[in-house]
Amino acid sequence: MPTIKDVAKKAGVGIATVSRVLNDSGYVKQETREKVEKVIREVGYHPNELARSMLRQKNHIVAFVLPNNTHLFFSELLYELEQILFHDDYKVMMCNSSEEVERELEFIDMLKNNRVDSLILLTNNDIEDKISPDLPIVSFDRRLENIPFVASDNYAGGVMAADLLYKQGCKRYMFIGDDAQGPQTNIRTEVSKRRVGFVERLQELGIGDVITYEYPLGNYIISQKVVEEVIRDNPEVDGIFAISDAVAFAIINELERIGKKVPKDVKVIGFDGGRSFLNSGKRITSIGQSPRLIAKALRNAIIDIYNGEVVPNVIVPIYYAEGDTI
Amino acid sequence: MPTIKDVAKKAGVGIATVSRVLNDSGYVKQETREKVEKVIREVGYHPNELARSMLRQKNHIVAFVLPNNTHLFFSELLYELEQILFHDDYKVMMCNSSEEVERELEFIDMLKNNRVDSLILLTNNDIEDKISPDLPIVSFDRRLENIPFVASDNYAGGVMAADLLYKQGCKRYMFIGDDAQGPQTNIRTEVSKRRVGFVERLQELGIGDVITYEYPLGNYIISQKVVEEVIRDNPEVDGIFAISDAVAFAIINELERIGKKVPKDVKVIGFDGGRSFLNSGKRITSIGQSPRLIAKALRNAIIDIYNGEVVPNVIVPIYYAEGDTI
DNA sequence: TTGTAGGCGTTATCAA
DNA sequence: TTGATAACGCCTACAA
Repeated sequence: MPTIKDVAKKAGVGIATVSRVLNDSGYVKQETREKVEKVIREVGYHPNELARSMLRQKNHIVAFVLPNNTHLFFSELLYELEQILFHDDYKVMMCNSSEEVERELEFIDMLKNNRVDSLILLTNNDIEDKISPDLPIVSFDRRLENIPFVASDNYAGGVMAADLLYKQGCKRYMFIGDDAQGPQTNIRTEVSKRRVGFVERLQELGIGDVITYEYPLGNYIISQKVVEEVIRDNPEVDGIFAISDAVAFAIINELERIGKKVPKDVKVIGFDGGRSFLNSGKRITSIGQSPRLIAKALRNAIIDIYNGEVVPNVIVPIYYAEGDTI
Repeated sequence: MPTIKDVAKKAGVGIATVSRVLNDSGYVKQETREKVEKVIREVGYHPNELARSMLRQKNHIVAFVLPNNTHLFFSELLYELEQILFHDDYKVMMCNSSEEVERELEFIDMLKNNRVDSLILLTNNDIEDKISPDLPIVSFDRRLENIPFVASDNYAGGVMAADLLYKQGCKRYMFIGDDAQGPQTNIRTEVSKRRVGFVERLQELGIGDVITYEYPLGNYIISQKVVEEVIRDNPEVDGIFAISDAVAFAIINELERIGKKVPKDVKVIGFDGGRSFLNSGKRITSIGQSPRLIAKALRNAIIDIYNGEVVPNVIVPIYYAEGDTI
């Protein structure tokens, strides 16, 4: 690989001149510039970003630490994040933690040893005391002491779900979701506010006995067995709010398998926005959260951190995603 | 951030000694070692990987260029790849090309300017002349001149699908899939061998008139409209091989919507392995390809390239994924 | 308008 | 067993 020195020598100029041409900085005589550019093309020179990173002590890489990129919504968020950061010349390093604390800490170490410039953290573990506020970290869907964070308005989502089902005249309500708690913690996550908003709103509406079914977190997939059980054990329920579209999808399938009609007999609302091929059959009525808006907010936080500015927390609005299941 | 110099000064030794402690290289007196380690802990020193990368001219990052990480199978492959490369201390940089040549070329440039060590390329575009064989690239699902590649045994998959449907006594066969061609090319991809294997095997079995329906590639999602059309226009078909589980899923939904029973009236086979929540209802019978085995093969290729060894092409076996749709 | 030299934080070589 | 010192490739004063 040719270096800037090779180019300088071959063009008969100093390396500073080549550098100036490369970066369009300082004065360079037009004639000199052309000569240098010609040599650059001839020898196939590419500036070595490793050296540049060394000098700047930045490599323009953002690590995105998440439990599992195959989860439908995370997958979309990852996509949007990569697209948006691309325009800022940031690259995304994907880091699956599998919800393990040790993995998360390993990735946080990458900050300390400069393997990445900053980090977007999506965790349900109790690692608050492992991260200091001076680290360039943005948290998604989780409040961490002194760390800026971005989240959807999960509480409002729960409220909206309650209102929608109530308006349809449901009598018996149920919430189904994982408890969104990592294995090593009992902290309250932002996501749990979906349930809280749902329950509190129904309470306001005079409905106090909402069934909440919370199964343990694990890869964000609900097992068929759990679904069958919860549906069987609660035959009187006619209004269900599921923590994600994937769960809603499983619920709807099970309901129809045992002969209940959706939405006639039971109405179901999911969460995430009812996108994707899940909807090639019946479209799931859903509380939508926008991966693009969230990605934008995260991107802004990253840029703010980079520029040493104060980074505000952001709550991203949710929206009503129309479907066929209420 | 403290540097190796700070540690050396504070410990009253030379930087070379600190380096030796850090890397466990050369002789260091036990006493000295402990002194240095103590200082390292005290000042919270972390070796700067930017400097190390600069020196080694390697950063242990692999770029994975793919059309869209939200595609179900790609998503799984990405996951496995990241997990497996983690153990080799490689990090994965995710790069969505959206099937655009310019994007792909930008990512290839990252190799040339040392932003990444090597690249896993998943493309359907005609970029053969843009990449030279000396670049550390591995291709997935696509043969490129002089570039090592990994792919599932798509042809065998097509054959297996044909055999399975034939054994079930189907009379009228159809293949449905995108044509797996990028917008800017008319090359034959590996994926298209699914169709070829299917058709050729049926021919061997004496069935010459297989209907093949190929819709244009685009985000790997088949539109509801296309599904309705193709099902409506081919009412006599009773054996369908779909290019992916997602497509099979859409097909099955549509069939049942118009009152046809699967598998009684029509038998459907998908491709990818019938994993994921797609199967929370009826499990799709499918030709499976293993993201883990593929990830392993890609990983081996990356390591071989790194060590300057000859990198063999690898065809990964497919398998029969039992389900309820044939 | 241009070139020389110093430094970014490591590791490796070589002498002590 | 240890410590100076020279790379790695680039950018940026500073001097010319």
